[in-house]
Amino acid sequence: MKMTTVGLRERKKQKTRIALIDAALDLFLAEGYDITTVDQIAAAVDVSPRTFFRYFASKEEVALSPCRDGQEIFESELAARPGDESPYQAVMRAMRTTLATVRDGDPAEADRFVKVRRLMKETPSLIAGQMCMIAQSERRLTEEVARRRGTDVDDLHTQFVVSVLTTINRVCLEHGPDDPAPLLERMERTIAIAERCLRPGWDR
Amino acid sequence: MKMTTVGLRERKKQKTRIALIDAALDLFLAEGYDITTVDQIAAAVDVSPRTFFRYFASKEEVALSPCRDGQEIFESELAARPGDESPYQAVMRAMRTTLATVRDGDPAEADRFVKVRRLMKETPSLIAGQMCMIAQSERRLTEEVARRRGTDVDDLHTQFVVSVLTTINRVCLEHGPDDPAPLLERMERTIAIAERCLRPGWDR
DNA sequence: TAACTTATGTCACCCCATGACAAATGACAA
DNA sequence: TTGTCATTTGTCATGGGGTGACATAAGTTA
Repeated sequence: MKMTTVGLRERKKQKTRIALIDAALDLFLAEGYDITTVDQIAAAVDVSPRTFFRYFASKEEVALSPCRDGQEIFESELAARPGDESPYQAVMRAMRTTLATVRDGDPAEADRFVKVRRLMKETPSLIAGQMCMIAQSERRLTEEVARRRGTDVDDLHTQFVVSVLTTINRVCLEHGPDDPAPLLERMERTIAIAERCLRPGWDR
Repeated sequence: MKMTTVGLRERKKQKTRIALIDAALDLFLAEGYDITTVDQIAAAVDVSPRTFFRYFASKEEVALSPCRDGQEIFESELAARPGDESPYQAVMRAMRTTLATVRDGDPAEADRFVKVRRLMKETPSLIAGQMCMIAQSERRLTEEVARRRGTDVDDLHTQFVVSVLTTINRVCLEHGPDDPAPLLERMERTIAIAERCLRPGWDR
């Protein structure tokens, strides 16, 4: 008869993980991403540098980890959208609920989200990693869209649709405000523009 | 009364630069990008490792340098487009002439172009850098498009247009063939799809 | 040829990242 | 509680990427 299932061990791991992320984010924002060393981050959490790399594969990963979380939320939201929605509808609605989730969920989590956005704006060296994440997510999105459109992932039109969808999200996120609420507003405005530019049924 | 202007010094520099690029590309393709070390590249050209970093800021930069060249061609082609063309027209035509330039220009240069494309397809660690380049170019493209549309660079519609234009190019280049000629064909097919999806005047 | 400028090599150094091994710590059953 | 086991952690050693400093070699110019 297992209760919470999570033992002390697992809880400790989660705690150091969060501690590493928070320490890293604060150091990055205070001192600058490039200058801050992994040793400093580890020291701030009172952990050996080697341990840091057992939690995160790279310095970049710890910085972008809240991003990754948001992306996972988005992807599960997208998978939960009914199958009769068009790719465009499904993606936009999933995006809306994702931002709303961040806005209304754990404040600490939302705080990290905002911090990462602030950090990325002032750190060109992180753009590469961010773009890489987007590219990966785009590959997964392609499968989802191909399913909804009933084509192969190699279909040129499907690839175009995916790229445009990613683009809409990117226009929002890239230069938008940091806080979830105004970000959601920008999202609506971007969607309005997209719908003025695209022919009805373009994504079918 | 200056003649060729380029002295022995400058010629030598160009030669080692090219030699480094070619040696790097061949090593990367033969052994793999991640495994190949800068020391190996430098040794292949009979140059000190320190000198390598005087030519290229990073191992990534030497790999992507032909890409960068192509992008510069594109940007000068774009700047040369008449001002009365819409952003979409200007970008697509600049893209066409760029690919044609690569196809019809120096075979050695085209060869490097093809090699880089082959390399990128099998090297995930290079995607980040490539995406970063695209992001940078997108920022410059934004200024050009803002000029043509007569808006500020912060204009949301302008940002949307830029993203869609970048997207069209990316759909082409990302999963397309390596050789310039078939790539040009894929470009035309992508353009056709884009025009079926977008409302006339969407980029104005 | 001499003086100057610039590229190169050598050296030292820091940071990121990883494998190996031993020590510490939580999990679990007797 | 105690002993055993599994997992996490720290320490150590190693290698590659990347940079500053300085002396030397090589091209440039008078």
